Amino acid sequence: MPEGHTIHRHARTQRGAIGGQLIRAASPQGRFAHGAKRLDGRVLEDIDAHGKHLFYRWEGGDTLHVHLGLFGKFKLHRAPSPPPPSENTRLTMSSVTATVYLAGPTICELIDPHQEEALRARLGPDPLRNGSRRAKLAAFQANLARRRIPIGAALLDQRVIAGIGNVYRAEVLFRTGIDPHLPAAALAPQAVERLWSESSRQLKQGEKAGRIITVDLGDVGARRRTDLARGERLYAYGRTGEPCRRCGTPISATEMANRTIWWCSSCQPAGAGT
DNA sequence: TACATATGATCAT
DNA sequence: TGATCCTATGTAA
Repeated sequence: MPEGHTIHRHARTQRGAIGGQLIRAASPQGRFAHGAKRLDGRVLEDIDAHGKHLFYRWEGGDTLHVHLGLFGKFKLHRAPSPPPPSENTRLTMSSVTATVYLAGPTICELIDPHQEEALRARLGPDPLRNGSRRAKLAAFQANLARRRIPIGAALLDQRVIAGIGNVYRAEVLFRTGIDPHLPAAALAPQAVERLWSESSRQLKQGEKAGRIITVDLGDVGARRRTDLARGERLYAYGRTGEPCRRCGTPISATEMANRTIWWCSSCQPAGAGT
């Protein structure tokens, strides 16, 4: 389930588990044997996340760049001695007290600071990164103003805003009442600000909770989050034809930027957001 | 056993 | 726009 909130959470927990320590690295599966050999026995100085990208900084200057893609997974094992790694583990990183397993990533590579900078330059502002809200909002706004694509497509473009995926794009548009089809450049400044604030709030909440829950409890008749049944956590994503939790209108679905997007045609009527 | 699908992204055309 | 890569899981055959 890798949208930005998951990646930042991995960065945080892994930093606590193996950050600052001497690491034994290996590639049981073999596809990263060369890189693992290069990192083995070195100190992992820090782990940093930007959008859906992870950067592991090693003593001596190398950076390990990881992107989970759709299928990549981490496992964290907190124990002095790691269990035997499974065949499809691309990379293991073990400190004295914990082991991080990585399987199925789209990207697992060593890069130098120059490459990292180039990569970073292509990413839009990330609501989960430190920095001035004003500056990030301004960047988001400028990025949107340049696009001719619908806002629903722009939110998936990591150069516009980093960290939003297919679940959050549907959910933040629902929560801000914006029509996904609206051209990105046509959004009113207040709509852009609402969108940024909402993205920021939802991503932070997701990072903390470790999962995506965007519904207000009142809309699903729950008192506590722990009361939520599966399938009650979201307003729009994956709910084709089901009644909107706010107004009862059947949720619509269409293709946008090669993925399905869902929205409520009453809560997000055509043109809403201008 | 095969196929469809999934919270991602890039590259070729 | 379509093909491709990454992997696991659920459903159909």
